[in-house]
Amino acid sequence: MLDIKCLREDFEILEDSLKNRGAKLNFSLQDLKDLDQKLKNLRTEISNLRENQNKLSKEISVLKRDKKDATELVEKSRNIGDEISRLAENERGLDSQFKTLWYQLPNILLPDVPFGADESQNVPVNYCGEPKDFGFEVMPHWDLGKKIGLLDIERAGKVTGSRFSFHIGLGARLVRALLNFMMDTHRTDGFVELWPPYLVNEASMYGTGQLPKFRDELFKCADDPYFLIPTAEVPVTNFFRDEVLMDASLPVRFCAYSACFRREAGSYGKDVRGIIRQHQFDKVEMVVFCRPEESLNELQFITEQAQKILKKLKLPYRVIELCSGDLGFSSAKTYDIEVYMASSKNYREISSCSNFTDFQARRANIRYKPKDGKSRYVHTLNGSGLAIGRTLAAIYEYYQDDEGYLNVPDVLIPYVGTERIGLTTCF
RNA sequence: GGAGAGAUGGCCGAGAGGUCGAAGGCGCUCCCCUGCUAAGGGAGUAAGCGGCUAAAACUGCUUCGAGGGUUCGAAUCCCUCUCUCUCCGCCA
Repeated sequence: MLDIKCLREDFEILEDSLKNRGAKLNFSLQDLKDLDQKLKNLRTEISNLRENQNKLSKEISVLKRDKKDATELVEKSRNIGDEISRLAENERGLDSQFKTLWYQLPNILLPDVPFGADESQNVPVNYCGEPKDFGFEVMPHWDLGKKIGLLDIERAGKVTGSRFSFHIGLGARLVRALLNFMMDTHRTDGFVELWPPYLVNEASMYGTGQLPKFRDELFKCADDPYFLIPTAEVPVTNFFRDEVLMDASLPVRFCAYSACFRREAGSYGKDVRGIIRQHQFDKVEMVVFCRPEESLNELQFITEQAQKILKKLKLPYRVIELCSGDLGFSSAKTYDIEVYMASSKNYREISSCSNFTDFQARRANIRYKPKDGKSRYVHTLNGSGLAIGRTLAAIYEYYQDDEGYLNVPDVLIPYVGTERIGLTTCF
């Protein structure tokens, strides 16, 4: 949610930001501004009437106490009450109208976000690691995984449905290794570990902006008012919902592993093979709460932190800055990190690090109290650190050798307990 | 799932239709007193939105878990919901 001041005082900035995003609205900003003014006038009117009524009430109470007749004043107050009810009903209608529109506005872009229409105009800002030359045909991860018995997508299809998977034996061990390796890395660098609930209520989904816009993407419980989380961002950001944080505690940096659940509605043709796009996947997420003046640096920090994982795993990757037209709804600025996939020789998103400025904080009502002065909204940021399934897929492809074995990245060997994986289980 | 209790300011806790935004305490801030030990005295201390200001001061409205209702008037009465706690049952 945006600051209402954007509409009242920084109208041009808001207009520009929407234009650069290529946001298509089914209403005009000017109408929204007029609506706001109308509401404001109405509220002033109501507040004046209430003032009169409150005064009358006091007079009535004095009269009653003195055992004097108050019927005339009571009658007057009743009339004002009726008038207020009428106006208040009107106000409720306009207010819900306004809110419906207001919640549809995406966050204001930070000024340095590159202009562009869509993802084709995203800007690569950093390439790291030269993809090696294999000298043989690299197997896609799903082929290798199946061949050496680490991955079973068919049976997951039987047990659940499409876009699910089993990891078996050392495959399962690798998942656990990645999870622990990532969490250990972040913890060592000062992030506080959080182990969150995977089901959250509707208020939390509104708090981080999944609702109302992305309802189609969420799994909902049939008999309980809960949703499966699409990312740990939701429970972790909502950890501080409706709270005022102490200045001294900022910045707060959390890391959390969670399973993530997404319906992936409308992506039927995409990534049907392998484990790149699943309804359930594992992810380690970083979430930061900071003072407004810190958020630019924090975005750099978590982007570096995510890259650190890939560097340690010695996987080639690139960092791209999302252009104005490709930026997510709540984000003011986003870096995506894309890992090199050796079989298809392209880069796939493995992390997305965003600065939400005060957009989520306003929605989720998360504030802090500066040393002196009134409480303000914090800035929130988050970034994957990293998507475990996609990291695993990248490893399957980048670490296979010409004998069809999978080599374990050095940093994972202590976690996996072996250096090289061939066919070890067979069901 | 069954039975009961509760939800009030940063925290504890009174309040039971009318000068209640809310006693008292703790905590915190400022001031005073005293050199002798974690003391004493005084003052202040919620948030949101609006008006007026250069900015304050000032001022209006709203807020006592959420929503609705009764009433001239609701923290107080009624209804619905949510959450918390205790006991029983079930259970990883």
